[in-house]
Amino acid sequence: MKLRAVKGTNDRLPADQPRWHHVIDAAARVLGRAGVQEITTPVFEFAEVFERSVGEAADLVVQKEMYTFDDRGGRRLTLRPEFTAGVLRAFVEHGMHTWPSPVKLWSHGPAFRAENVQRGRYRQFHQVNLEIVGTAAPVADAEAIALFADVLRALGLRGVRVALGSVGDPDDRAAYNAYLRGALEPHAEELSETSRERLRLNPMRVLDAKDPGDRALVAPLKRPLDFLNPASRAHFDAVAACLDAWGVPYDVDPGIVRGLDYYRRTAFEIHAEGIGAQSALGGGGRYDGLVAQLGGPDVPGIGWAFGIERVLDALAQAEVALPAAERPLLFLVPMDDEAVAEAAGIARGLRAHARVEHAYVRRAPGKGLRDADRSGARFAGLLGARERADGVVLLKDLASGSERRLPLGQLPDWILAETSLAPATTDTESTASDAV
RNA sequence: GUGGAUGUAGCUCAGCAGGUUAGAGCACCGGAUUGUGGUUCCGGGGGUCGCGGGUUCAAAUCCCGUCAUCCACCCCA
Repeated sequence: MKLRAVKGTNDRLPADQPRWHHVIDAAARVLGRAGVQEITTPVFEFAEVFERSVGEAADLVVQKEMYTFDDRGGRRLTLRPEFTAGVLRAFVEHGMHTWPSPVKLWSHGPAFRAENVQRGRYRQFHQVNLEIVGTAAPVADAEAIALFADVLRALGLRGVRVALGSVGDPDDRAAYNAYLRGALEPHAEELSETSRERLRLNPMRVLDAKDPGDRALVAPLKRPLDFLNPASRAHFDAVAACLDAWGVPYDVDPGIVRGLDYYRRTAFEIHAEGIGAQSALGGGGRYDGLVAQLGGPDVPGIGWAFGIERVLDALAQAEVALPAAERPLLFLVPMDDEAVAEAAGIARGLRAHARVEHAYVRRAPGKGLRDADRSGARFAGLLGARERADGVVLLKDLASGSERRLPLGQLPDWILAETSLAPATTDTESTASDAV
């Protein structure tokens, strides 16, 4: 059998790395300046961590999509299908409720779901995640949403839509679910099988139905936002007021619902167009009560996550320019056997200041210059018998073709001068013209 | 789990009313060029035509099955 990557998993090749780092770096910068600290939790946890977080209504649909297995010690483990449960487990385990409140944590890394693959949906995918734990203040909700928008803007992504809604408090949800049952059960025969099942397990999710008949039945009905108690309503209004005041654009979506039980009040999603059926870049919401559900103190929290693959897809679709790979400043070419180790040694000595590469075998100047050219280097440094006799390197500017013989001892200063003139990370076109 | 499309070189694809030795472009290696790159020219390596079976004198080509990939349904934390 030919070896291949497992279905739904992907290699991230060298050419993919700059744009990937572009996303992580933007998140680190934007979130870091807001005082959000990075946390890294394990890729797998005891299955119970996720099972406890998920709730009853969702366990049927959700657990079958989790990668759960027994290890050799008989422990039942699950590859994380999301970040929140693991981060909150760490919050509890390390007593973070005693830290200055609120505790703001972000993470990034892979997550796993045993779903069928399509565009924007993979079995191993990657997320950037934010949690703000320890405050129920609506300003925290607004800040979380604003930070989400800020990260996307820092990436250069425009034209995404923030949809803001509220699923209310538990009693609001209970009231709304009862209302939906009352309204829809008389028409149960007309509903799709899926929606009938949802009506039984988690009625609000009938709002997510795609079946035209279901949608027609649901269209005239009230939305979760219409069922908020005064406190929930005030919370929602306060969040919206903050976003208005800060100039963060959003659309109110009264019909946003959640598949998981732990969400309270604020729920939001961000969608992008042109990236296929899986248009949600990410979403989040408030989860007061979840920390307690995981065995910790009863502290409130709010969080979000976005899918890195989907954001990159959206960036590509929007034709946003992304950083190119770093190119070498200098490529050293040994032109006789004696120069091979010499070139490698010189390169080592210069790497404190710049990216310097070299050929690993003796190269004729023609081949060596071709190697240098293909490496993307701005300069080639030829080393042969004549150079050795004079203690110099023959430096060639690959863009202009001009050459000079530079004493080896002056290479470090030359490197410093060059690196101060042009940053090491620029795209190909601009560097080619700058390099003259 | 369901449906559609697609599987030919590392990549993008042509070839497919069955017919000799399976092609192109790009990429890679070498030469023209034993001290000067990019351009150009010449040459080369690289293929179980996804896999299995069937039809046929003959299958990359037709038929059946199977696997994989993509897109969509489903599901969505």
